[in-house]
Amino acid sequence: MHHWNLAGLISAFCVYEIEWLSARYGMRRQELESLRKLVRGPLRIGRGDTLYRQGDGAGSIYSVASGSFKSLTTDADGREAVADLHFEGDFMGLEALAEMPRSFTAEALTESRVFRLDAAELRKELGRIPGLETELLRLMSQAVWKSEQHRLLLHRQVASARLAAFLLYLSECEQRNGRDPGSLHLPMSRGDLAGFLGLATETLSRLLGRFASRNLIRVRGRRIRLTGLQEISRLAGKRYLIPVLCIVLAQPLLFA
Amino acid sequence: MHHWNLAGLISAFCVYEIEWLSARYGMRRQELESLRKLVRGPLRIGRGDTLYRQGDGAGSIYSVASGSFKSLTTDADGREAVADLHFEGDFMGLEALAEMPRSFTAEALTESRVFRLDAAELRKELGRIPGLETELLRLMSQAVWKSEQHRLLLHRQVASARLAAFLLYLSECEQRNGRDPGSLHLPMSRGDLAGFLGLATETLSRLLGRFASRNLIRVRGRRIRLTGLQEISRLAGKRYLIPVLCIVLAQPLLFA
DNA sequence: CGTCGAGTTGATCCACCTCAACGAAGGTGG
DNA sequence: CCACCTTCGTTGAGGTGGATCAACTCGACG
Repeated sequence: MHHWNLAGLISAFCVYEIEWLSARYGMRRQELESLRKLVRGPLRIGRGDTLYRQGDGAGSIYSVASGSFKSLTTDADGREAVADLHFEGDFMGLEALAEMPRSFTAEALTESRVFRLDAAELRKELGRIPGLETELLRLMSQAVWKSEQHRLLLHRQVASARLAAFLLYLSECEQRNGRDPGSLHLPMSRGDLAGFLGLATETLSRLLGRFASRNLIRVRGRRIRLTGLQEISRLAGKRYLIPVLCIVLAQPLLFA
Repeated sequence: MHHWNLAGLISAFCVYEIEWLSARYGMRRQELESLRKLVRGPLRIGRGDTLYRQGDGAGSIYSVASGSFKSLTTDADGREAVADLHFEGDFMGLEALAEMPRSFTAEALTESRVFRLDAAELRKELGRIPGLETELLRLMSQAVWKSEQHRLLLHRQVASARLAAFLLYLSECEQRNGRDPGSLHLPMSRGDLAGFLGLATETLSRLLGRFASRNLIRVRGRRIRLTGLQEISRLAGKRYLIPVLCIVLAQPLLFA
């Protein structure tokens, strides 16, 4: 069948004509039209703004057009736990498809733009657009897998391996987008990153310092230059999890 | 809309007539018939047997009719990590719906029976049976949420809280099935349970001992009697995660 | 200038892992 | 029947990774 990816297709609507996409992906123009009609946005979301909150009734799913988000839960004592990070091309809030309330709060880490798709409308199109259903199920399967891998990373790997894996993950994302894979920009605070990696901020900070003193990285604020990729890979372990995840899951955007 | 649950319905086919189910749930007889035709089994699975293995091509999803399973991944050094446990009414292998290879290996912890549903056939029925699609999406959303909650439990809670939460979870399951909520039978070895709780077996063993010496539980092999439910709840924390999960997710089986 | 949040660094402590030995239960073959 | 093995579970001793508490720096911003 035609194998396309939804996030890429959505962004492509902003750039390409239906005509061109139709020819390129062998989809009917009408299918593309009705899909495009579902897409709202891109909407601008300010840094620190929440897209939705845990427990909200859910009506839409979102695709990150640019920027970055975290999804988090708040536990009994009010501390927040970062469940996931979302970058360009990632979907958020898929539980809306199942008419479930939001499981997490989604907050923008940086100035961002998102596409919004109304869940009810999307469900109506499921049967009409071939491959759409599979694509959505694929996205949800990935979410499960990603979550599991995240858990395994957090609890089988020591702190340095977690950081190394994360750096490699970011590096691969840069490479995928045609930028310098050795030059990273962390879109989030130390606190958020530590939360995602399941560490205390102090531990993360120390770790960055130790990496720097071993000449694996050079740190200036949120800008990180990778200078010991070889060694970082070794630290992350042969099967460093997040990068694998990145390779397997992240199909390049249509126009990347 | 008609709100039914797939696992319950599948088991109900063994017990009730289409006629009765149709009247009870307001579904068309034809829909029920075609749904029933999808169901293979129950198939007997022996203790220790694997239903499928990580990386396998996936063609079916499974629903646990009786018994219990674990899903696990094997990491580079060959150690296995228990990703999830599955009891009566749980689905396994949902990634098959997305035509993805198996993310995990599923192994029976006890003598079990499962229903098998062919993914391709099921997908064909998606558009025809109202609510089926939503139900499957719901199951996948739950899987994501469950996995996140599991991760949070493992990271933010100390060992005793994890064990307490798990005991309460089992207790609620017993209650839900109309049995004595104070009398539990662990279907898995200490090693498997420790893996699921993210602990070393020794730690789990010590913890059980400590619980017993504080008269919270009484242990005889895999049989556990809860004698300090109050205190166990306190240990698990106000928002003990897994039980919440149980309450929210587990709709009683149709004929329970 | 003072204030505030983000980030770093230092000192301390403990929950849990690891290694190791041992006991109990069940299966197998002589 | 006993001797042997394996698997499962318990218990002890010791080491450590990273959390926690606390102080301090730095830049941004009013």
